[in-house]
Amino acid sequence: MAKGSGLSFDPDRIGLFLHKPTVINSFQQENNKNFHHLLYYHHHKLKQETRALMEMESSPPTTIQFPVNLNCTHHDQDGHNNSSDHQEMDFFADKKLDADQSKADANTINDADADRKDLSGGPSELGFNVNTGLHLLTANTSSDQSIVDDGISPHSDDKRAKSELAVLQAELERLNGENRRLREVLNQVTNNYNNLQMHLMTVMQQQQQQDHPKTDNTSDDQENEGKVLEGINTKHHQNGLMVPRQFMDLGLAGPTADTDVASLSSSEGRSGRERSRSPKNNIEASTGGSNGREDSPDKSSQGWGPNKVQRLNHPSKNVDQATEATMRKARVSVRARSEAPMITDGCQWRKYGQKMAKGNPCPRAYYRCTMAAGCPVRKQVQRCAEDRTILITTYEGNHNHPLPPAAMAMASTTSSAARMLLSGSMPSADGLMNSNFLARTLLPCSSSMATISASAPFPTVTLDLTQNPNPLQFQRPPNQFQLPFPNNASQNFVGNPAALLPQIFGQALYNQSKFSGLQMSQDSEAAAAHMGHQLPPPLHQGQQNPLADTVTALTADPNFTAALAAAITSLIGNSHSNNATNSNIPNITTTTGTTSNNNGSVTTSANNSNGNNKVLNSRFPGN
DNA sequence: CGCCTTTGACCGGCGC
DNA sequence: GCGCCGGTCAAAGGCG
Repeated sequence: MAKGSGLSFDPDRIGLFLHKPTVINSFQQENNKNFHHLLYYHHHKLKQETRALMEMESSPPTTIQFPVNLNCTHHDQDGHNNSSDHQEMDFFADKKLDADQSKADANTINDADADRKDLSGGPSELGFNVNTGLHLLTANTSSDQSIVDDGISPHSDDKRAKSELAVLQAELERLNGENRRLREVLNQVTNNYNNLQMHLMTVMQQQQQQDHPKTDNTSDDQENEGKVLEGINTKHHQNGLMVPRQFMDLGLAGPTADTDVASLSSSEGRSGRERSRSPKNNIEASTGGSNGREDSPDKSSQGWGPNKVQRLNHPSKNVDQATEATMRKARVSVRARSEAPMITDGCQWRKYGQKMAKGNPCPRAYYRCTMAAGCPVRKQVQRCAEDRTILITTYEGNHNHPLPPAAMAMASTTSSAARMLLSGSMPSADGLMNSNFLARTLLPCSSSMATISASAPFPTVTLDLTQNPNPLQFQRPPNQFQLPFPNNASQNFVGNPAALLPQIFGQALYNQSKFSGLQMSQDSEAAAAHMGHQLPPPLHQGQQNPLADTVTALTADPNFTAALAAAITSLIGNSHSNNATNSNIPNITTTTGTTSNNNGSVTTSANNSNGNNKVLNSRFPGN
């Protein structure tokens, strides 16, 4: 954590106040917001109820098996009672114990004696109690005891069991009917939820267009794409269900998606990345040694060399491999204004190279994650040629080791961004076009912040944190929107442009996921599951709206929001450093170290609020 | 001594 | 085929 100088933040605090799933924007009216929350609440409540009912329905029909098991018990009554049949009957455990105890007591007596005493009306209370189902039945509404004893009075107990069975079946039918009704309600609520979301996006876009008269092609594109959106929306209305968009390449679906998600998740599980790594790289990781030249033939599999593009385009590669390759070469570039030589993202980095890039007088530094041996994550740090106060940090890869909370935020940010990118930029020819389409259309509020580059050799998501995403949003009075932060720390964000970033990104990713097809839902679910957060269990086929569910869960994920917060923090830290006007942001300090980039040996707290301590950064290659 | 940065060399892809 | 370019390696040296 001490490694590196520059922007730093307190991820814990961020994680504390950014775990609400709310997706709100400044255009949203209070009523809409409340309705949104209401729908959200009922949506999940109905889901829970439906799920419970379905579990009752789909699970072993205990209410039906119940008398059957007891019949078995009856047949074994002569001392061969198999108690295992009762294990699922915890509901009647006490009674079962009573019956067993009675039987055990009865077994202590010779059965013939018991019957004889019973017939003779003798004082064998034990035998009488055991063999008399009436008493148990009157004492218990359940049928187990009656069936236990039906060996003595078979006719009455059979009838009783049948009546109980009929009652239970009727109850089951009633529950099924209720289940169906709940499903319908759930579908309706889900549709309303989705329609509201779509309508909200449309309104936002229209309002943005009103505020921004068309001046360039981008606006035209946005308008046209907005019409496309409306058309999509209409189609959804007609169908009554959310239909995944088909223009997106669905190549991510299937196990590959899981792989990617696993590698993308905040904890950066081993499976995803390591499966993409060659065995040699695995050996390298296990030995912890630095890879030498001998692994040059495999070098392309872990680096971000251009040869990976060729591999990707190789026709013999299946979708999984293509996805992995895409995943490897996907990059997330973060542009942030910083005087510091490197943004602090919580990871430990080791510089392994530096090159003078063409067209940029500032050298490009190459860093490798050193938090774990063999971690494939690398990043490039370079100052913008046009504005050298802008620091461009490009991440690639996914950590294959647990991350501290501080690193979790940025890793999740980049992973989420990469996921967002890959969900729409699979190897299909028009993937990047679609991504750009999405970047402008689906991110109407953040198109200036999140851009997807099609010209770059690798699919790259650029999070531009050097400018306000949409100044018009921030001109609105802060009381027009309610930030979802539950604690007082959120107050620090009120009126701060950066405060809307998580919502913007959340909204963007929400919409992105909506249009990226089913694989997004699977990915999100797996990702959230991998993050250790519980998602609602998947509903049965034919009645689910996985997109809305999983996206809601995704946006509700604390790690996800914390990841988004990392980007915000960079912006806040920068503004704090450069302008000294956001000093009300706690736990976000800008450090301008006097030492090397990332060993953290000496870090100076951000007392230089004007951020002009450029001398301290003299060691940065770009300076 | 271990970890880091520096830096020149090397490698592979790509365009001409 | 050649040169350019981006990316990487690894020896050398510095630092705590």
